[in-house]
Amino acid sequence: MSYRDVSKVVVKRLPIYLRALDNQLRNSVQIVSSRDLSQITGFSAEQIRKDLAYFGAFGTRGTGYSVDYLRNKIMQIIGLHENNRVVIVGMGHLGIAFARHTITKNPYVKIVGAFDIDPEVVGTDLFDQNINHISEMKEVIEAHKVNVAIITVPVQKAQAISDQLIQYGITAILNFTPTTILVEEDLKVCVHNVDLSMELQCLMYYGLDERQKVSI
Amino acid sequence: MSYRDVSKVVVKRLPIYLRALDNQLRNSVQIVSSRDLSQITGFSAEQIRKDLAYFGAFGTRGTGYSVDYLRNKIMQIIGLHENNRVVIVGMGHLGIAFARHTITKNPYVKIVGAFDIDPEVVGTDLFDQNINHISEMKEVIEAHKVNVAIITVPVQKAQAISDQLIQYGITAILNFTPTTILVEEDLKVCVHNVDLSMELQCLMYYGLDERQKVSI
DNA sequence: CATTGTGAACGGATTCACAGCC
DNA sequence: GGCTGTGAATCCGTTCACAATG
Repeated sequence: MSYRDVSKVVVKRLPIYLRALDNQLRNSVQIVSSRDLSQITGFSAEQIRKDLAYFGAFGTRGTGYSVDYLRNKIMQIIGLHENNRVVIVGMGHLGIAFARHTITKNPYVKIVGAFDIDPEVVGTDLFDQNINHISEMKEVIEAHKVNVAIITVPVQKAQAISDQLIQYGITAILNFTPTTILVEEDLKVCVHNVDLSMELQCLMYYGLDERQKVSI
Repeated sequence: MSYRDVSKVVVKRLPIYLRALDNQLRNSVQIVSSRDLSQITGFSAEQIRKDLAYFGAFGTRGTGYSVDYLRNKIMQIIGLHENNRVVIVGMGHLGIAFARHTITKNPYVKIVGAFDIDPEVVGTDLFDQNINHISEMKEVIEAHKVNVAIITVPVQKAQAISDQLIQYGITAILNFTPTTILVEEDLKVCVHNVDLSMELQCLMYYGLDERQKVSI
């Protein structure tokens, strides 16, 4: 079975396992059992074992998993062993927040380009690099062979920017604008939409107190 | 059957239906069929009908759904008909981005408190209100009977802030820090964790070019 | 006749239970 | 004894098929 056959729900849990392992490593824990990971993540131990087993047998029976080894394996599976290069388009608060977080907390992803259209913003410093005008996207993407882009632009611009990015060679887009980015099927581009206001709406449903939730 | 018994996957789709309906309304579309919604959202028509049916029979056989009526119903189900009040804790770039987006794009949620600990930030203006020091959280939450909080604080502070919030009466937390907020079972607090770097990691898996391209 | 609403069938994801191994 | 890895059993979400209805 190849990676492509593993279901999305499993893939979505991998970063959660990775974070748990990072935390254990930080606490100098060397071995974890699936039960330990279960307590940290909230997923059942069987599920964790089964998820990992899709990609190989990484544990030791009777003992557990080596934190360091398993962490490396998961990074490899996700693709964080690569020198991953991304660009980020739209340097409003969300773009800056995301960039800063990525630069300071995620050493396995390198932001090689940050773009905006606002003259007030273009040229300002983002850590050790400048924010460029979006007219320079093509050059940067091609020069660095970037295939992942994050877009945090105004919603009206999202589709046009995405079309450009795809034309320049981007094959994966993390879209934070509240719209669904449409992509031609045959281009085989992966789009992941994250709509922050939907996350809040979803929570609202559960946030209403018990009385308002009674039967219909 | 109570709303609480409806599964999470169904609830997560409601905001997506709502956004689709909003867009239709903006285009002056008055009636949609489940098939129309299917094409917009990508979910199957049967699934959409079944999802809606958990909450009632909102359509007309042979015709479809009134966009306006269905939209109102879904807002009611999610709880957006209320004068929802939320507080947001942590006024870094992410907090400001989220607050701005909520204030300008989401008229059904009102931010009644924005808090930070940094003296540089406290007292500055966030649209038409001030950012307050977190020592004032209790007062604001109790005065406005707030039950939903958004936290965008540094990860080390997340658990302590959450504990405080819960003590003050918060029953739903949208957590943007890269940690799992732990809550005592019997408190019946709903926590929704959104980790932005996980979203990127998840995309990386599919972004590697030898793998299949999908919509996550 | 078109479309909703829904029990039944199906299939994928989770849990169970235990064999295999340290 | 303890824990992993995994087939079998179960659960749950999706799809199917169609009766109900404007």
